[in-house]
Formats: sequence, structure tokens, C-alpha cells
Amino acid sequence: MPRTVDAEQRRRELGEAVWRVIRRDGVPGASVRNVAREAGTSMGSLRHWFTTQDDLLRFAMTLVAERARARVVAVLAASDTVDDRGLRALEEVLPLDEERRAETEVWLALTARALVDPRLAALRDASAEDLLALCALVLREPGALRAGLDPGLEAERLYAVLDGLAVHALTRPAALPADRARQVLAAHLEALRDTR
Amino acid sequence: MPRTVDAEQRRRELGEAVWRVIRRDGVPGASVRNVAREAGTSMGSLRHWFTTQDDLLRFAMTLVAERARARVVAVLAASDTVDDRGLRALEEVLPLDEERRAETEVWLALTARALVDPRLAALRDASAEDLLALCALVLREPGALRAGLDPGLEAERLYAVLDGLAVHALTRPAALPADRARQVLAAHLEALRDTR
DNA sequence: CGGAAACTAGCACAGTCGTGCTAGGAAGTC
DNA sequence: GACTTCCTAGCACGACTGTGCTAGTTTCCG
Repeated sequence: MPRTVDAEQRRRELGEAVWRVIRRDGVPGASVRNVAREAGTSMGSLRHWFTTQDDLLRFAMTLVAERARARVVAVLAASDTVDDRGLRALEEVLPLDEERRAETEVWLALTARALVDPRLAALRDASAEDLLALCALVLREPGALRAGLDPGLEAERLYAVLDGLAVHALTRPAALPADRARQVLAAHLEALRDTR
Repeated sequence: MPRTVDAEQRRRELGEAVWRVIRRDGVPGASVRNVAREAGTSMGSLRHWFTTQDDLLRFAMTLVAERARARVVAVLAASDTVDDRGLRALEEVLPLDEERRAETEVWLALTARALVDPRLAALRDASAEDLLALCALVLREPGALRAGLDPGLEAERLYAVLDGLAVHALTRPAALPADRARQVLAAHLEALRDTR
């Protein structure tokens, strides 16, 4: 019986309804009633899948991390030999198209809420560790990091560039369109390379 | 009659009460009642100074931008001859102590809310332009930018590092304590310098 | 078929919300 | 003294909130 699969599927559908509401009305708009209406179901049904509202928001946040992570892994797996795979992997977490933009919006909204919600904060911290590790991984590519640079510090710096670009591309799309964000990230990686 | 001075003073007091509530309970906690209680006054009095709740939040946001800006200007004015004045100016917008941490928390919370509140978004955009200009200014210091680097792109990159560090130092203080954030920022500026 | 489990639906409760509104007190001007 | 303006206080309203709860519906197993 593929019960658990169906259940997970249903939760994802509802989680994405949460996204749509958050994108339209912000986290405060993500009430049980609004989400249920958006998903075309009832309050009671929604509460069958998510006992409390916090459950719902936490799931929406794990969904962001999980989807971004899946894309990154896919890029890394699909481009074994390409030399800009690091850049292309990092681009997967920037809001460069509508899908990633939605994720980034939800991420930012929930990151802010995590300031006063410890359970969300734990999720946020976990995905932050993930991203920092991704940055470190990218810098371990052959020739990616010039001799004399401190790998730990450079990973932290790259991660700062990445999240800074994410925030700016999201909030100031006119000043920092997708191409420009990509260009800045590429320039940063280029500046770290061994330029023999 | 120093009425306007008193009035501005009163509004600032109430604005800082908003901060305290936002830091404790997040933006959703910043209801008219809660802020009035925090400020030790009544709903009616609060509504005399701020007609609507949006007024209140907008003012709290301008207060952040204004205070950070004042500190940056003070640093730039006080250190005409020091060669790390750029670094020290930029540090003023990082959450390196309790005061700046409070500002950054409020900034992040309101930035997220600005995603669905156009009037807040206008304020956020204005202060973003300010900060980008500050980055560009710092890079125009003598010797700050090596020949061959694109000033516009480097300003955008520096701004990304700055906001990225701000978010990370705020949300992951254990992984990125004040000294470390300062160190990463200094390393970034150093990497841009003319190293003749 | 019967029965159980999974799921959906939505009412009810107690609470918080923003804001309109009136009324009282304080301070300043004549 | 009266009069005006500024400020404070808080009630009242309708709307919305999360969650406990019961009842109905569908789906699956034997």
C-alpha cells in the first residue's frame, strides 16, 4: 500500500499552497483558513495533515531547502567534467527565475520569522550549514582556490556573497537583474581562482 | 515653541518601543496594543502620533536607516586620514554589538514584510541605494580598488558581502561571531586593494 | 456484505486585531 | 476667569485568528 507516498504527496501540495499564500500576502496571510481556501480544501482537512500552524510553516521551510538541495545535487551530478559546475551549482540557490524566486521569497520571509521562532530557527540553521558546506565544496574544485587563501574564510565570504546576492536580486530586481547577479557571482569565483 | 522638537522626540521614543517589541515578538507582535503597553502609554495616545499601524512600522524602519546612516557619517567625518576608514564605516552597518544587532533584526524583519507592503518596500529601496552608494564611495578611496576591476560590479559585490555578512552574523552568531565577520569583511576589502 | 481506518468538513470557542470614536485632562494664550 | 489646542485614555465594533471538537464521507480489508 503506497499510503506513505500519497501522504507525502498531499503534504507537498498543501505546502505549495502555503507558498502561494506567502508570496501573495506574506507570512501573516498564511492563516489556516487562507491556506485551506488556496488549496481548495477545508480547515479540518488541512489540520489532519498539519496539526498546528507551526507545523505548516516548518514544512513549507523544509520544502524550500529540500527543493534547492535537489537542484544543486542534480547540477553537480550532471556536470562531472564541466569546469564551471561550481558556479552553476551555486546559481541554483539564487532567485534567477520564477521558481527560484518563489523559493527565495519564502526563505526570506521564514528567515525573518525564525528570529522569534526557535523551531523555525533550527531548520534555518541546518540549511545554512548545508549551504556553507556547498560553498566549501565548490572551493575544493581543482584550481578553484588560489594558493595562500584561507579555505574556511573564503567559504564564509563566498556564502556571504551568495546570500547577499539572493537578497538583493530578490528585493531590487531592477537594480540587480538575473544576468547581473550571475555576473557578480561569476566574478567573485573568478577572483578566487588560480590564474596560472 | 519647540513643539516640533518635542513631537519628534516623542515619536522616536515610541518608535524604539516598536523595536523592543519586534525584537521580542517579531513584527506580528507589534500590534497597537502591545506597542502602547511597551511604551507605557495608551492605544489612543499612540494613535495620536501614528494614525495607522503602517505609519508606525514605516517610522520604525526609517529610524533604522537614519541611525545607521548617522553612525556611518560620523565615522567618515572623524577619520579623515586613517586608511581603514572604509572598513570602519562599513562595519557600522554590521550587527557587531547589541545596538547594531537590534537594528539589523528590525531591518531583516521589515525587509521581509516589505515583500508584501509596497510602502515599506519604498523605504527599503531607498536605504539600499544609500548603502550601495556607500560601497561605491569606499571603493573610491585612494588605492582601494586595483586597476582592471569594474567599479560598478565591485560595488555590487561588496554590497552583497556586506548584507550577506549582516544576515549571517545575525542569524548564526555562533558560526560567525563579530570578530570573524569583521575579519571576512576586511579580507574582502584587502583582496580588492592595489597591492603594489 | 460489514467494519474499520483514513480522510474531509466545518462549527464553536475564546481570543487578538486595527481603527473609529467620544470624552476627559493639561497646558498655553488671551 | 474663559477658551483653545494638544494630548491621553480607552471603549466599541466587526473582522480575523488557531485550535478543539464532532460528524459525515470515502476508501480499503476481509
